[in-house]
Amino acid sequence: MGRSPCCEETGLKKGPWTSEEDEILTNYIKRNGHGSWRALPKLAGLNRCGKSCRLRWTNYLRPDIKRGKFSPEEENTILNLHAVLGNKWSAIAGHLQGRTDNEIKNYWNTHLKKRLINSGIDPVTHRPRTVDIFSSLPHLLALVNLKELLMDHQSSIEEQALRLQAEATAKLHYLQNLLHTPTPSAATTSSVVNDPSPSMPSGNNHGNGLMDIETLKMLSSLPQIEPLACGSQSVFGSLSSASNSGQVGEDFFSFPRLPELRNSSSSFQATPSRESCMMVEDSLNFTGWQPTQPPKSSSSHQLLVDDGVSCSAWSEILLEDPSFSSLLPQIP
DNA sequence: AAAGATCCCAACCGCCTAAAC
DNA sequence: CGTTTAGGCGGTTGGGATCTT
Repeated sequence: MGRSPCCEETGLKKGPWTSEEDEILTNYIKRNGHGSWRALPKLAGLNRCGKSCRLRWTNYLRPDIKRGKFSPEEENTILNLHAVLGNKWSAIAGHLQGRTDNEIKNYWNTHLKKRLINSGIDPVTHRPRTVDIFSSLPHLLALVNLKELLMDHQSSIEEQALRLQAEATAKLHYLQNLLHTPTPSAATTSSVVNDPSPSMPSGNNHGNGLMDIETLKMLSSLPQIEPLACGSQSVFGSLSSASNSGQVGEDFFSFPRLPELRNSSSSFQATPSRESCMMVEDSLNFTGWQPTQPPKSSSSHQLLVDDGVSCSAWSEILLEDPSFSSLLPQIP
């Protein structure tokens, strides 16, 4: 079976259209309509295949085509529709008067897709790019390890152990409370797409069940953390600057569990950025992160995720921020 | 100013689907 | 009911335009 190619006839012209060909095609369609595209070239006197004529007409010559830059409203429409429809360019084009599917597809591939990627958003899922989130974890954790190392010089090991044990216990309570506190809108991190899952199951904070397996795979593939690996560069700074290069991301995220921390004053030198909040938010939602054992000492006051990756950084960062702590339920 | 790199978009290619035969 | 065909769609590409070094 199989169908013969549209342009099987040899000798038919390919490539860019000349203005003369455009004129012939336009005049013919204006007089007669396009009718059968296959028959059109011969009737109009063009040495092209019908498919080529159809594409030229629908993508370029049609009189109702809007030319020029996409407006912000059009961009938003494309982004919103793409989040719902995916690469259904013709369906998206149906909502944009005068724009062709080809034009929208091109604009997506050359502008919008890149912008989303630069903002840390997966252009396919329209969610924060989980791979990036977890690949930055080692740096994040190394930063906290550095902080702890510096702090450890200020008191004895025993005092540290006792202090950290108390802190860790409190943090575990906080985080367990957090993990088991139902939040009405926590199932989505995107304000654009309605999450297909209507609500988070009680006691299960996997915001997207489909992502769990993949997330755990990624977690288990993370390299072991090397102390002081991140050097002098602020992880938060680099994340923020990366995100700030795109404007779209700002409108895309909501943090149902987290406050806006960017402008808050914090005792922590590197104030958690919106991006780090995003990381924690997603991590809490997607990893099924649970403490594996009660803390015993300074070296074990870490929450563990299956392969032993430390998650203490998240609790450190969040709990040192007053505006975050104020959100948490008071422990007895 | 020139060469190389990157961007952009019109056009092509191949697959799918529904209608016609 | 199976086969063929036209139209439509999404992915990809070629080459001109623009930018960078």
